[in-house]
Amino acid sequence: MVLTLPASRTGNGFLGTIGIRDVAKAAGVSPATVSRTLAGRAVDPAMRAAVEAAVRETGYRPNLAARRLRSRDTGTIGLIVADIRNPFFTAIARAVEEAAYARGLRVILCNTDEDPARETLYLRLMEEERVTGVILAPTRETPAVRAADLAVPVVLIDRSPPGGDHDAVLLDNRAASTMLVDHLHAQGYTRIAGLFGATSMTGHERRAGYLAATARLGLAADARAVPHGPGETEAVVAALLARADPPDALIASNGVMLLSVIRALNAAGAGQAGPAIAGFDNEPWTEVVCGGVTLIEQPVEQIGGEAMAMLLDRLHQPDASRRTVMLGGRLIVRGSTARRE
Amino acid sequence: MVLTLPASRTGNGFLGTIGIRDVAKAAGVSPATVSRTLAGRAVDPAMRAAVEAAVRETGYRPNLAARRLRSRDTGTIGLIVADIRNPFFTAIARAVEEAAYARGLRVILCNTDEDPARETLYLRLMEEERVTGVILAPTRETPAVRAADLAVPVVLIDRSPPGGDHDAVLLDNRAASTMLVDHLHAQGYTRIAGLFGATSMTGHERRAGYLAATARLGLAADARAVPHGPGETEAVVAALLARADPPDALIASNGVMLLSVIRALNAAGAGQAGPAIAGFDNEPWTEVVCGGVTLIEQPVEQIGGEAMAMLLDRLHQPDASRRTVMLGGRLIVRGSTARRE
DNA sequence: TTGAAAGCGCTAACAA
DNA sequence: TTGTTAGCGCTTTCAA
Repeated sequence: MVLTLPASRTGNGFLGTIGIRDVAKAAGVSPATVSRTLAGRAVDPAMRAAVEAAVRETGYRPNLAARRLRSRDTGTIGLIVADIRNPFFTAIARAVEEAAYARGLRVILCNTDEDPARETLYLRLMEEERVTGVILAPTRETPAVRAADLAVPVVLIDRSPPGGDHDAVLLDNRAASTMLVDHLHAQGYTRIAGLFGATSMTGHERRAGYLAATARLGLAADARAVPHGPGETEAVVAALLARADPPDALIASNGVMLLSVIRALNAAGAGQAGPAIAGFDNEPWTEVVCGGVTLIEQPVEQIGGEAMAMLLDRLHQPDASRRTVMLGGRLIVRGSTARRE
Repeated sequence: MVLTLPASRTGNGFLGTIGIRDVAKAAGVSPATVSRTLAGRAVDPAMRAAVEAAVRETGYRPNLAARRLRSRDTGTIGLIVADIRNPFFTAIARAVEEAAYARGLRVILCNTDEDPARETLYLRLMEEERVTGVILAPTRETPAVRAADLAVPVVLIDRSPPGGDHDAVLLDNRAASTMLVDHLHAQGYTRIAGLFGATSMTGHERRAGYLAATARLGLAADARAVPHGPGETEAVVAALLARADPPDALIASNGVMLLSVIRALNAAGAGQAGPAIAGFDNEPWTEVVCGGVTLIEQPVEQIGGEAMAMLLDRLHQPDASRRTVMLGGRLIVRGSTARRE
């Protein structure tokens, strides 16, 4: 096939951009047929072959903006996470992208860095992008925009404001805390203290599970609310160690806090004799410190997959009642909570 | 202002979508004036106020696809990383997004998971998105597409294929390795072994720096090429420890490998008496293991910022000769390489 | 099944 | 400065 590109063209952009009209001309068919071929719809085999050859020879790249504008379908979902440097959210991002990819959807990833203003900004942006739906891990603070007020369907993950009416996929935080307390108790620990995020719903629920479990077991509870910020966790740990009757076990309610707890214990010189440690989020490094840290692993793949499924359900049934899916965590027992003599 | 939305409209999408024409009508101006107002161009203050009020009352959201199609400017750059779960790339992503944000640009983040096929796919997608430019951390294997063949400007980061003609921002890998070897030698270590990625350019260069430094110091070199894959690093560490004259110091050539080395040493029961450890990438956990791991911190912010700046330079001067910027790493000394008695 | 024609929502060119 | 008009590149009618 001989390809002759016009030296100058009207009606299809400036020189150098190849459009669907050029492909059509090269293949000797109409633009509509090229479009149908690319969309995988029924086209005469001979024509299809000609179009495919022309696409190859021209190096044609469809303009997605034009396609989206006309077809009114972006084939894109938005994923807004609170902290991209937190490995939990990175893992979520990968899981969501995988699930989207399997359905032929693309993902726009946004990072709010726990800033409600950026959350509002990105939700707005998602509307302007006309995304099919949004999966949102809200910031710790109550978001400025109610998800239900948006023009696009939203599924919340990880955190869910109380009393809200939305689709959400959450860890069963109470049950997870309970597992940790029960495990520590079974290992012979009795003075179990807990550090929980002061501002997030997740922190509240993990704390509630801790309080319920310690009460049921007749243990003294010491639940500390830790504000977000550098050095806060370390200060709380120092205060706990300074107690007249210091704890023999510590629970940290997320991966970031867990690392801070360990840093604080190191700084305090608490070695083998220091308290047992348990936490959340199975990050790779947790295997190599303190003889391995006992923790709750979140089912990240499932959370991503389930959130995607819920989003698609919502698209098909906009008026179905909203629902919350709770997934269970997995207790991974390692050396940090070994029985002591 | 009284807002009357037409019960049905022609020429501006289906019922329920608010377009620029609706806003214009509500404000009593032309669509062009609305457009100019939103773009921040010169508009009569009274009209501007009317438009802003109309935007607020209608809940208008500009359609970005339409805007991009018409203006031929997506205001978007693509960032393609090799492994989103690697904290180095997460940090890069955040730095790039920050730099883009400061310039009013958006970022599309793509993750190839070290798969050259996905890299090709995403580069193609970036062309179809008509992004302004791409920042690419190539996969370990030689990529299927030469960056120079693409329709969009590309800046490489972290890794750069040999002999290629492209813009790139790289760590001075040879110098970084040299710093580690010199430091270990100064601390009294003499049998320094190194583990280097077998397939990436980065691994090769860090290895070259290691070999040059050990040769200069008159030390015996033992550089192992470690294939990518689970358990590979652990196997190499085991082999090193089984040497007749086992190394007294180990260098791991990236953050992921560093963690594997530590895991392997733990498994081998090498405690205080085990080899000194040094590595790359200042991840948060490195502070709390082995008394703190001595390592080279990469200037992540700078890499992101410099890559963005190069991209914009390239846009303004498409024909300027391509250049490579090398940034220096910072040696952070911690307990893992303390002098031993 | 194919082609001609219309138009997605917006901005840029032009004229006033 | 403002409004009118045209058209970005594509898909989707509609008629053949």
